[in-house]
Amino acid sequence: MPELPEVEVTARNLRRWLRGRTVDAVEIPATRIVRPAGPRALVELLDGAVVRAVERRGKWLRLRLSTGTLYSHLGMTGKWVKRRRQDPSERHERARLDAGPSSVRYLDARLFGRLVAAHGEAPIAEWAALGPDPLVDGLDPAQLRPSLARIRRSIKETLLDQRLFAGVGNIQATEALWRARLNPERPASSLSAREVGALVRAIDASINETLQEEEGPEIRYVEEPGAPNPFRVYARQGEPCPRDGSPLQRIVQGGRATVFCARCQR
DNA sequence: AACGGAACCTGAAAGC
DNA sequence: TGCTTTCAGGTTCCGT
Repeated sequence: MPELPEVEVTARNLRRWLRGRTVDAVEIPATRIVRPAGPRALVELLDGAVVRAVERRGKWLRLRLSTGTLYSHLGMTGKWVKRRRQDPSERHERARLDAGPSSVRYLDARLFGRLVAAHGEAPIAEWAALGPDPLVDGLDPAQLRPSLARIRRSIKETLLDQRLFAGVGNIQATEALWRARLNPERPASSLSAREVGALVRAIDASINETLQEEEGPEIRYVEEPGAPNPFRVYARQGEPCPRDGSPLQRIVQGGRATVFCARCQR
């Protein structure tokens, strides 16, 4: 269940595994994640392609190939992993690219991810619609404040808007609000300039700390059985707030869980 | 335009 | 034990 940090780690891994290499074998079964529908366009794009660059914006990956462009979104359960060429396909394997010594596999149990074949220079609509990315562009509080001022919904729900905070998801939103000491139910429009500044710094800090924790060849998402929870408050309802010790609350906003400290988040 | 809610999927854990 | 419910870090679409 990847957000910006997990997708960034994936981009770094794909760069190491594939950049400068030629894809010499491709396996893509027909699933709903493939666009355009049917594996033909994707196989045609990838077979024999040289991987020139791997980029990330928000939760999207973009592989620039000698033949065109591959976009990848990991949805809730997608991950790219490296195997040996002789290793058998594994459970939920939805794509396989062999290049040099590497056999890179895309695994995705719930099929919420996307693999999109594109040609030409124009980015796909989903990529074009993304707002500023905290790592690629940096977030600008001065630019953000007037946008937030027009939004009546809660700041927590607003943080999930990819047109405003590309790459922020439910965990980073939860963590950033705790770091910034902001109550998740506050209307986005109610944040002062000072608070928007604190929020932006908190988003950057949380993303960077998560990146440090998760850097490595294979990420274990926190919802997987037995995976550690590296976060301060996410999924820690009932535990003491790391700052003031009062029990962390769990509420639901827009159908998504938020964990926060009712005492120190104002 | 903006918002809330359902839909799209699978699998693990918790509840009965 | 086994069946049912709940929940999960994603986006999109539809109705109001």
